[in-house]
Amino acid sequence: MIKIGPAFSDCEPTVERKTAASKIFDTARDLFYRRGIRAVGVDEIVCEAGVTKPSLYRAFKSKDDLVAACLRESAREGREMIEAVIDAAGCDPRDRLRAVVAYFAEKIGRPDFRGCPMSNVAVELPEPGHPGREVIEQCKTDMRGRMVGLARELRVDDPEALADGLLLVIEGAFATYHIFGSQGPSQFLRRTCDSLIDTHMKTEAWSPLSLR
Amino acid sequence: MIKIGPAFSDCEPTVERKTAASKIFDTARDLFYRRGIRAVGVDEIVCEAGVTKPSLYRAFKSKDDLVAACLRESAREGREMIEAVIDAAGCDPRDRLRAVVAYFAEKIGRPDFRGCPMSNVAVELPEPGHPGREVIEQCKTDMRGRMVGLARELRVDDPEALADGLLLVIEGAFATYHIFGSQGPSQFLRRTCDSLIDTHMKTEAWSPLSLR
DNA sequence: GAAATGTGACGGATCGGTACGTCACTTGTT
DNA sequence: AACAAGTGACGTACCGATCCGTCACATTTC
Repeated sequence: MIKIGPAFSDCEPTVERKTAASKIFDTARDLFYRRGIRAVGVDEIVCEAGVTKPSLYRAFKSKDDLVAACLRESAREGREMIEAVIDAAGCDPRDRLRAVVAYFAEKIGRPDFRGCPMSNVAVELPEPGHPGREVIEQCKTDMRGRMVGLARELRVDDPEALADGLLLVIEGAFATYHIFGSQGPSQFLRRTCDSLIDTHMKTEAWSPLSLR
Repeated sequence: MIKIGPAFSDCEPTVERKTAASKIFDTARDLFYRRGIRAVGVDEIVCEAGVTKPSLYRAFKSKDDLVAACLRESAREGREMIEAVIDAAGCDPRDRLRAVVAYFAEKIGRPDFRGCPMSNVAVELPEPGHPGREVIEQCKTDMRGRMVGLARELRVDDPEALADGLLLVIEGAFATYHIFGSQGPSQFLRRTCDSLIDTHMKTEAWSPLSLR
């Protein structure tokens, strides 16, 4: 609508110069995340984006296709953030693992947090054929592999058990957020992960104490 | 339709004598759990139940009301099961905690498992006003309180941290099931909880190792 | 003038929800 | 005993609204 940008320049204005497709994409991503896939209709998306429906269907084959595109972007963004966090954590494997956990803990504390965009949709779309599901499964599988890799660096006895254990706690923090908010069980995310890591590091052989 | 029951008796047949309301209720509970709230319409429910829509609206004020009723029943059932499991586990606090975890692990392994009926809906219905949400919040709050109570019996240093930590792992097992199935990280549910319990039991004061 | 976008209308399907008629059975009255 | 009125459960048919998706055509933008 209103153009904001360099008034005395012939180059394109930097603001409000987004293509209809990208406006739709950004708006959809926000609405899908905040309210869920099924709760948001295409009419609401185009209305909120300030564009029209044909523009949506010129850029995306269908609503499901738009959903999949949004999930792909969330996955890419998440992967990128995680890698940056790991890189910034230095070389110590324990620090790297703890940095990942701390990153998720920080995310959960943000005011606009509404759970994991992947896990949420996985609950909402159980149908195996949905184009969004493979994006989710790929993303989570990658994440799991990454965690196992980090756990291996730690040279613990059972890296898979540690990685999956940490994943359980992290996903649990996402899930309990929906009911208790960030001050519920999620507040123990870091402490619980630390405890798990330390236990695995101290365990030479698998503790027979825990086996009946 | 076909009455099955005592052929030479004037008393009412014992089978196929369910009221329309209860057929709707049972069908709705199953469909809602398997496919999600928003994915299931009232038409499908009454069709599957072999009844008609007015029968639904004579028994329930609205679809949301039916949803809340289904959730209430799931909550009641869950509470009952947990109490039975705890009772059957004897008096040792550690055994009681582990029995609860084992119960959830067993549930996750069942072929008809599709996540926690409460947590699933919590993701799907973020709107605060929905009549189903307070059922969910109450159920989860009760569960949390119960876990804290069990942790207190253990006389560990920080029962809330242990209880919430276990809840994180349990909810994480529910959540990861949606993506990885029962052979994913969920398979480490029991071992991870055992590790957590043992750590808390061995810790006299809170381990300074885990604090930066 | 070519590409991107908007306009307005429309399609069939499905959504949650309801007005109204039907039927079996019980109750009250004579 | 007979019949009318009432009761409760149920179904038929329909409502307006919204869903996702499409169309031909006008307008803007570069």
